[in-house]
Amino acid sequence: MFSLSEENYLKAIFHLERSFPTGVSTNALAEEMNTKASSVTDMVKRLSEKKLVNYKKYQGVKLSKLGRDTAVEVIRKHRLWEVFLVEKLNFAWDEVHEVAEQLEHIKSEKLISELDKFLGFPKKDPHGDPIPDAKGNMVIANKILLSELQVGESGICVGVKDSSTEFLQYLDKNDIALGKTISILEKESFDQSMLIKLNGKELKISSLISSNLYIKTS
Amino acid sequence: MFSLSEENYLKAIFHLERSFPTGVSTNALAEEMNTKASSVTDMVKRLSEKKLVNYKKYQGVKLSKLGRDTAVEVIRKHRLWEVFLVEKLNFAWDEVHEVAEQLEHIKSEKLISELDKFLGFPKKDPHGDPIPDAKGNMVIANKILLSELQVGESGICVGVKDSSTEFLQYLDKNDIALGKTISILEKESFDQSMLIKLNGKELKISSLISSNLYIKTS
DNA sequence: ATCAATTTTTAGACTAATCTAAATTTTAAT
DNA sequence: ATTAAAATTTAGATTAGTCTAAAAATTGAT
Ligand SMILES: [Mn+2]
Ligand SMILES: [Mn+2]
Ligand SMILES: [Mn+2]
Ligand SMILES: [Mn+2]
Repeated sequence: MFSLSEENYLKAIFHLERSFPTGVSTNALAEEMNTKASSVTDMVKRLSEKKLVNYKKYQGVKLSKLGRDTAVEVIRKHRLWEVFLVEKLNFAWDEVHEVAEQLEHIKSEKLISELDKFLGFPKKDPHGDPIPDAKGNMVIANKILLSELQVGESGICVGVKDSSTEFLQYLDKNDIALGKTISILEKESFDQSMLIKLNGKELKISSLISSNLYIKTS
Repeated sequence: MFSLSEENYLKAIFHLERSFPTGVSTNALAEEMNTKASSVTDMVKRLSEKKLVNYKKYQGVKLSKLGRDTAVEVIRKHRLWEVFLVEKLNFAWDEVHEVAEQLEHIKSEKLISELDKFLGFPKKDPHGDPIPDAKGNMVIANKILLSELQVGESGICVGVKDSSTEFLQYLDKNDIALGKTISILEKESFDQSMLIKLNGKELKISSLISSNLYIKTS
């Protein structure tokens, strides 16, 4: 159907549309794709020819219905494979992304529907991100960043915003994991660092940490 | 490491080397790869530059140690994925090849070693072909073609030479499966067709069938 | 040994995806 | 409203992998 490169661009545009609701800029897309603006312009033209995006010169790019559906399907595959790697093949949550980047491009309807069934139709990937179902619907969880909580409040850790190896390994090292309860004991107004309670212990975390952890408040 | 195309060429050369021990011809490779002889010449030059094959103009091509090791690794991945698809994802043995052609190119050592473990270190793929281990060693089974059996002899079906959907579905339709015992009741010398006993019933098969079924004699 | 058929290689062209450098358009500050 | 900076697009080149058509080498039949 579509090439690996095309699928990766669609995914990137999909993710950037949250921050660029009026149209994803060429530079933002170049940054996300680790490529040059001129390459983006070329590709965006091709995507436009294929009716995957709406594009007008100098005005940024938006996904069409077809483009969005395709992006969501790729994201579905990515996240299902991540679950498979963690649940069945003993991968840690910081090891799955690179492999899933490859597996997400395998073309086979039966493969993905059977994988979904095999995994028990999971709703979340190992990083807490929602997995679209076969129709492309996904649950948007009501989660907020830990950094938005006030002193005295608490909630359950349900996802990560940054899913880089470095961040995930930091969380592992400090026994922060999805499903755990975190309470805010103190908040330093100068640098937004926090003292939290976790696993019965107190832990000091910087704002870089608290602004990349999703919490569900009860 | 190597591109998808390069890996596919290496695999094709590996398989053709049985029939062309003195060097795989350009035309044979073109036929196997469904491409043109001129494209093969181009690619073979590139493979040669990368030390994957030994090539001299007009003299055919042979795998180097590196080329052979790479080919075997791709074959290992292909066959492990086929087992996964059949054993875990409810694929029929005639449905796996196309998907395995894609999956065999995923790059991740951990993925394949964990998959191997997850599947219980299988020795054979769903078509009876041997699966190389992590070091590239594979068991060469002592199997012969059904067509080589004489009247009165019998053996167990252990593999297929042709693993096309068409042939595999013919076998399914006639309840011929790996592990079953087949005895030769009659052999027609004119067209080499056979009357065999299978599942307690008699069945007439053409030489096209008997020359594509591997048998292990006891 | 010659020569025609077959096989293989070369030459030149094409596409997808990328790059650098230059040109153009937009933006936002004065 | 000008104009400098920033963003974007265009022009031209490159690489992998493919193709067609033509040239060259090999093979095999007489
Ligand atoms: Mn991921
Ligand atoms: Mn990808
Ligand atoms: Mn196969
Ligand atoms: Mn392949």
